[in-house]
Amino acid sequence: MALAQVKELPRSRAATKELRRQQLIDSTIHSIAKRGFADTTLADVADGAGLSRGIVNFHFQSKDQLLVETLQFLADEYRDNWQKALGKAGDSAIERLAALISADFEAAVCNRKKIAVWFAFWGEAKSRPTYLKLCADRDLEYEAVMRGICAELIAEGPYPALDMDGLVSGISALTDGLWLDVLVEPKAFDREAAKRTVWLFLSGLLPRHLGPDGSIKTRGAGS
Amino acid sequence: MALAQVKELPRSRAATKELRRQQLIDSTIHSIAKRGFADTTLADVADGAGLSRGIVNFHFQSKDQLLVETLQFLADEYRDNWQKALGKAGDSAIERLAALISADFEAAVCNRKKIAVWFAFWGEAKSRPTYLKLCADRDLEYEAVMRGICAELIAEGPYPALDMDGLVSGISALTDGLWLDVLVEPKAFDREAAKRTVWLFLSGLLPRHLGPDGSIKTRGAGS
Amino acid sequence: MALAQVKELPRSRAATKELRRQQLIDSTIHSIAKRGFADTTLADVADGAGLSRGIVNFHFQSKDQLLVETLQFLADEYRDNWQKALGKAGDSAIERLAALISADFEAAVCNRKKIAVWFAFWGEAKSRPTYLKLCADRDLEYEAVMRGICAELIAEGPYPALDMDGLVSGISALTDGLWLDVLVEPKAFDREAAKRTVWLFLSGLLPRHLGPDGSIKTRGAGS
Amino acid sequence: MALAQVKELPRSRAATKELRRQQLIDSTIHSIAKRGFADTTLADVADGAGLSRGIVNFHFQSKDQLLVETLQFLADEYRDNWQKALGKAGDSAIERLAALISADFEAAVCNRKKIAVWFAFWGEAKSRPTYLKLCADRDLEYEAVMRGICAELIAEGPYPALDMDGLVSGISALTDGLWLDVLVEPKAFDREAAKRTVWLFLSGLLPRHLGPDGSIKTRGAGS
DNA sequence: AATGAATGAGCTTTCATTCAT
DNA sequence: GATGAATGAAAGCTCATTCAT
Repeated sequence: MALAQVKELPRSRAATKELRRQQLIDSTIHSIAKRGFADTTLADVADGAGLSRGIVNFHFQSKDQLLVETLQFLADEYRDNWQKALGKAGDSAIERLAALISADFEAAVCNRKKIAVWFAFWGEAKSRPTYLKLCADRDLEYEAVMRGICAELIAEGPYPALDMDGLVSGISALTDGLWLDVLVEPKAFDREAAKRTVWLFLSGLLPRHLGPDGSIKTRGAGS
Repeated sequence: MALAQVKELPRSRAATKELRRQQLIDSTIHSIAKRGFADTTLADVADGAGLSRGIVNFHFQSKDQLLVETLQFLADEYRDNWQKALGKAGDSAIERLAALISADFEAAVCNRKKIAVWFAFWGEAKSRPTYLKLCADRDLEYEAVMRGICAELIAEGPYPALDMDGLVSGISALTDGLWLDVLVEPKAFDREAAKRTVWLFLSGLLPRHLGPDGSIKTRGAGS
Repeated sequence: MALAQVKELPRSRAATKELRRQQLIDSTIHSIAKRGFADTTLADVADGAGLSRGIVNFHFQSKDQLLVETLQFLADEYRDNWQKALGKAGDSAIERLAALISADFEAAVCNRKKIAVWFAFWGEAKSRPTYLKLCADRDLEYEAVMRGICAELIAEGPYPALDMDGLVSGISALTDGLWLDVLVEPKAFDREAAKRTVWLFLSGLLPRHLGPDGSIKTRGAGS
Repeated sequence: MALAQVKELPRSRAATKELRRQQLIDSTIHSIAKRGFADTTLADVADGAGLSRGIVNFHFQSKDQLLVETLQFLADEYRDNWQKALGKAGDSAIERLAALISADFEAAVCNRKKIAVWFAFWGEAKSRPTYLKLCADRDLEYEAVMRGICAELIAEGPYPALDMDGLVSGISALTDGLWLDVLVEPKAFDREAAKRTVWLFLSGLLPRHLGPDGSIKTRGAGS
């Protein structure tokens, strides 16, 4: 009831405009996940949002612009998710790593709908420079933070022989690759098993920080 | 002149037909890589093959059918590639693993054009059951072989604590995830570095078979 | 300050309304000249007037109505222009003729912007009876006056063989035809040369009133 | 019956293509005359030609292109008409002038439908450089020929005081201006009267060649 | 077997018009 | 009075598909 009331509350024009844009972006994500990128029409998006046909061009000028802003929204949401997880994490490098990896498999970003849309954009990326840029930026920011964490871990270990670049790109690859399973084998996919797989591979490389079961070793215990 | 004659040689109808179909599939892959899945039209495909407009419907009945057969071709080519590598590999499990992983990064299958097309199909997969089935089958066959190899490795190690499912899905995820880099960061991508990354992660889990530098340990040494 | 005050002065509702309507008609003329009739949208008109989108329908009910009133304004302005010229002219027929012809080439009505709009309406006239009526009325009124003047000139000459209808329609045709040059060859067009051309053609028909150089012969000289 | 048979005759593909293009241009002229430039849609054009909706984009790529080629056709037809008339005319300058002027009022080019289309294009000319160019070129070619004729007439007269530029631009203006009457006052317009009007104005300037009734004076008679 | 003109459904986009604020 | 978000009809255009040649 309170919710319904909010809906009826008079809002400022600016607020309404932003609301409409978000409605349309949500509807776009929904449609791409349901129908695919190639089969998503503006009519689908408008219908999905319960609005009229001309609405998208009114708020986004063109279909292209809507798609770009949808990808931007997705990238922002992804970044916000891991940044928030990082904010809540403990100070140690291994705890921050755990937070980052865990964030990638949270239901908010790691669900079949969202991942279907990510792959849709990756699929179009090569032929659309704008998408490519947005996707590359997403990765860059993530990997910069990951690189800092890995540098700390290597120093702490110490793991003098461990190649940091390989470590960083391998972690990213593992999560991205496991995301594909959400898409292709949705029934078999298990969020916890996926996280365990990442920990398994990391435990071999960071034995001073992780047990083979993914357990985090407290610092002093190593001596 | 001999060449020209070959061109003019009357071939069997079936052979010509198969030739045309392959021409069109090649042109489809080329176009998807260049223009993206959504922007690939039958006119593009026909033009790319230097053939007339109506040709695709003539040989494949519909655009959908062309796309399905293109994906099928890609999956066959991928399978043939790793199977051939397996055939040439030594008998030991670790050598067969090395062959499989190496195959995934061979230029024949791991190049920006082909990978762009794979992602294009993955992007559409969720909304098209036929694509999903083909993609899932590709993975199933690969992972069945991989599972056999990993079982051997675990027994050989022995690595009694090593989770085989995690190992198998992690290996697949690593290669798929590294493929994304070919698409998104083509300049930074380095085939050899990618392979080393996989070996790095495996060396932590299979210390009896692999050195941290990716070197394969000979069997006798273990005793 | 006085000016600013005038701007801020509360005017009567009717005055404001009339002001807005004129602003919109001016903007319409401006847009038709710039973009053409077919490409002039109400958004263009509103933007050009610095007003909001819905404003035209508010003041004119429909786009059609705005266009009709714009044409009406143009016709009124044209008529006012030659009538004012006539008012200032001497009493003799030849002086009134000179005033009329001169009026047609005054900068107020004979400039590329206004003429572009006239031709735009003439171009649509056949298919829109309302425009046709307004255009025909403009000509009728002008030609009625012209007919009176020509009758006097023929009597004065006297030029018993001169066909009055041909004379009148020829004069109109000459000015309209020369207007087309403003549109099509704006660089070559020369207001004074155009007027001389009209006089040149008239001098052949009205030798008792005009020298071949366009000079007006005083009355007494004829006797 | 013979006609029907012709229709059924197998023609070459190239011929069919040209036929279709002409059909569509004819239908475009018809529609602009009937509905006006602004209200002519591709659906109207296709329907008018009894063909399907997509046909115009197939043969002309875009609506713009169709309109440009329609104007081009009109300009070509106009030029062909006066050139053919010139070809049939006698050798003397006055006969060639008579042929040119007569051509401008022939039913083939001087009818309400065609003239409505000319004015439609003139109306859009200012805002579309391509139209402007085509219209200017039409005039240029015509006036170049007219200039040659007038030079001869002036020399023959001789009319040493006669301004050739004024004469040429005046003749063009007279015919263009009289065309407007076809549009605005179709009932009152009389092809013969219009021609007489041009002759009337010319007779005053070329007394050695023309009688006031438009009669051409034979050469010898001048002496 | 192959061509390419033709079709027509469906797309994105534009825009006159409406109306709550 | 005036605004501008929203509507929805209609436009131009694309393109898979058909089919006579």
